[in-house]
Amino acid sequence: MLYKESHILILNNVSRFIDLTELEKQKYISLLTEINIKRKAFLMQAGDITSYEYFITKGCLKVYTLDDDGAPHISMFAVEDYWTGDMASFMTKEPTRYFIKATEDTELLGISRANYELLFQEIPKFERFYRMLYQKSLISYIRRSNHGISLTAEERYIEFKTKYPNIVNRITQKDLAGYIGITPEFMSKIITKVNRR
Amino acid sequence: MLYKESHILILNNVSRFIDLTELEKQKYISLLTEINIKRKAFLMQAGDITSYEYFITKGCLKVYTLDDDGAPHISMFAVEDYWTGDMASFMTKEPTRYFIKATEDTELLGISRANYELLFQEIPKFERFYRMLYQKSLISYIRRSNHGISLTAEERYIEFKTKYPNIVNRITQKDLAGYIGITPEFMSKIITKVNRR
DNA sequence: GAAAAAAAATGAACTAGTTTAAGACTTTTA
DNA sequence: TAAAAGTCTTAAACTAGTTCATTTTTTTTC
Repeated sequence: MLYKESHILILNNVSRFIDLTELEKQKYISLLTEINIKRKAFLMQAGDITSYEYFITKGCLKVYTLDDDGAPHISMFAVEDYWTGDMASFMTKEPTRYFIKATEDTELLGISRANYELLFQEIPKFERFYRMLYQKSLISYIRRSNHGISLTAEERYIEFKTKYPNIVNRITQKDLAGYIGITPEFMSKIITKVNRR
Repeated sequence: MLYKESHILILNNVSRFIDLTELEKQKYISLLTEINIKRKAFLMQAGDITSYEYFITKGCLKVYTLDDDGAPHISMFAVEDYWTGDMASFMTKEPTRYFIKATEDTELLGISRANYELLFQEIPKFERFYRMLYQKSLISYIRRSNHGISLTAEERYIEFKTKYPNIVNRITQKDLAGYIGITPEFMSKIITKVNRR
């Protein structure tokens, strides 16, 4: 069977951890929903109860919260081949605190809560897939939350630039500041300083 | 069958997410190793390749790294009913960067890498257990790493105290400073200030 | 392609948190 | 139970990062 590009991308992602038969692949794809959103559109906003988890096949999103002063704190940028969403709201059906906004026209594959549960029944191997996916994410979150606290803003900037060279030039300096955890003004100073070297 | 207290604790922990038959319970317990360490002893040190993941049945541990200046950064305190270890080293067999040190005499149940793999073969339900355990941890790490960056040290202290009242009086102020991400001196100032209110 | 809106740069005054140093208090060890 | 080691407190000088205000540059929109 011939698959669309977006389906090939997600099947490759899944095949990092589990092997699927042709039939299972087709079943899996039948449980996914295609979603397209325009630049500046929201995939979710604080207060929403999200019913989907998403896989990005094209484009770029920023995931952020607003603090009490209304300042944005960006928790991740997500591009092609990334998973995103608000797992807390997805699992508990409580309203999310997150905004997820497209910074480019974006194409996604979504799995609904109902289909997510169905998936485990129909293809139990997916318990293993998600176990390994979450394990891997957890490792990088632990590393990040531990690392972040011990570095200066300049070091965090250099690290981000080195680790995600493909993302750094797709986002604004202001959003990067929101991710690094500093003001746009200070971000500007750091970039000027680092580039002068 | 009659179980030890420590086994009851871990079986209760597991039963949050999956139901085990009597036979499965016994099989599971047979895959665990009992470990006891004294206060100030290390469960692991940077450079070790860890072959176990741990569940704490009694006592208290601190998990930390040392930065380039030799200053400790504490990533978690773990007490009874908590899981701990270095999953990155456990999975990849690379040397850990973590120190895990007992702050009280501590009793643990460990699962070795070999038995962890065996567990999934023998009782596939455990894929689901770990999927849900990691999912839950991931939710709280994401929340923490997002939240931490937007609060002042004083706010982070108050939050910790409110969220973990049972841990706060089992650890030193210095270690708490290492967790909050500030110097012990500044921690002292904050505590004086907060208590004066 | 002009006007409007948003992002980036720059600088001066400010603040949260660090550093260093020294003394008081507590806990551990022999 | 005395000595040693570690923890906590206080204070003064310092620095990384913020805030506010203004100008320049880039991007978006119609």
